Amino acid sequence: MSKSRIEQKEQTRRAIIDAAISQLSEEQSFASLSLREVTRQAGIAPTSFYRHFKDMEELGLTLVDECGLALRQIMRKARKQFEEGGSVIVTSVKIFMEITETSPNIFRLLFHERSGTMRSLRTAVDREIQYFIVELTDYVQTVGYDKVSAFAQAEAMVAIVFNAGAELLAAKASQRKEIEKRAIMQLRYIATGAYTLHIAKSKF
Amino acid sequence: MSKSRIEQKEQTRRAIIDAAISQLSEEQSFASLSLREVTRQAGIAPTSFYRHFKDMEELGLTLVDECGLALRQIMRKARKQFEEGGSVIVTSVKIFMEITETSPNIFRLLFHERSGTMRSLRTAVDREIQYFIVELTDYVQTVGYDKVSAFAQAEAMVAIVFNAGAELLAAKASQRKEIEKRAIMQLRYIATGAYTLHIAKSKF
DNA sequence: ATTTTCAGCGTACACATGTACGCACAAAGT
DNA sequence: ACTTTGTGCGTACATGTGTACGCTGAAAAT
Repeated sequence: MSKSRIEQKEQTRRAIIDAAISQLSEEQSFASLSLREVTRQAGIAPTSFYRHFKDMEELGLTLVDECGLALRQIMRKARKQFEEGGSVIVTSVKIFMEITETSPNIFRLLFHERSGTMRSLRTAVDREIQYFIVELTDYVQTVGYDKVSAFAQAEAMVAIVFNAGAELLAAKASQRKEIEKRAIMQLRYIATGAYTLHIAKSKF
Repeated sequence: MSKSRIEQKEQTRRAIIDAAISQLSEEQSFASLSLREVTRQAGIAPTSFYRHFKDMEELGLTLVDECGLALRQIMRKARKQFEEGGSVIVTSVKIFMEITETSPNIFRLLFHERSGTMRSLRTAVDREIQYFIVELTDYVQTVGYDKVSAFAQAEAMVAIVFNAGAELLAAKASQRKEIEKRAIMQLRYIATGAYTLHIAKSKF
């Protein structure tokens, strides 16, 4: 039952990653984590950190990747759900709510580092967000909108959802339902607004 | 031409504040500023800092207040402008663009610390943003919407505008016009969407 | 069986940070 | 003229940081 070397290495790598994620909180962004504290919690010596990552920045990128991956998997689930007849808006929002409740730190990382101090992290987070926007843009285009309009809608919707997510992180349980309803309302505004303007435009 | 004591004190207080603001940048949020660096740039000894602020947190709150004030003054200007017949949406967006170009650090502070690590700063920033939302909500209500709907519209619009502002901070000059146009488009979606749904609802 | 590889450790160093303490000295108050 | 007040300074310290360096011991390769 002994560990092979690569198994062992992967294990402490995970320990580092998990330690870092677990140290994220309302009052601690990734940028404010210290190598020493992370390794302390991971149960290794500070200098051992370098056996796995070049520096904290590389760890950060790994975390963003990981969170992005988790998020995308969840969105895939959402897509299945509304391909079976659910409302795009309602299911998307509900899924998002689920994340912020289940594993807030995944979302926190994205939200904090989007406006964080490390450029590489910002662009990495941005890439993850763009992924959603592009995907949503494609979907909207298939419904008959031109590219520019579709992108504007998609971007606006993602902004709304992220805004709601941020509110959720700070909100008490009693406010959750209200935030969710409002977000849905706001997305509907965008959808029907785009539709109305689209119709009006094609009259000429 | 000598300085009275209170004049002198106010002057170095300003030096501290200005130093802090000037040190904000893409890669330096307020939370990552150090007392020593601020005082260094302000031209005083580190320990003299305490003659003016209890700690960095108090400085931060002062900065947020100051930025909020500046922002509100600008918005007053915007209101005058559209009371004389301009479109609410277009003028608001244009004014906002103006800030992010003229003094990006004002906006940066709000944007960074909204998701920053110091609770007191977050709530202070939130209060400033709420100020806009409430004001916009009032306006929308006067046009005939109920409170809930008005608030949803206002919040969505502010989210859109802030999102655009954030994009602007990172964008090149060539992209500015495009971002501005898109933001206006998105706000129109919300406005006409809310209108359409409002009409539809009152048919019954 | 011998050698190579390499994750992890301990020590050590240079550096930056916040801040406690007491002094100086000019303005304000008496 | 004398005292009080308070801004600003210099020194000093404890603490936390990233990381360079060399060693150990076990797994992997030979």
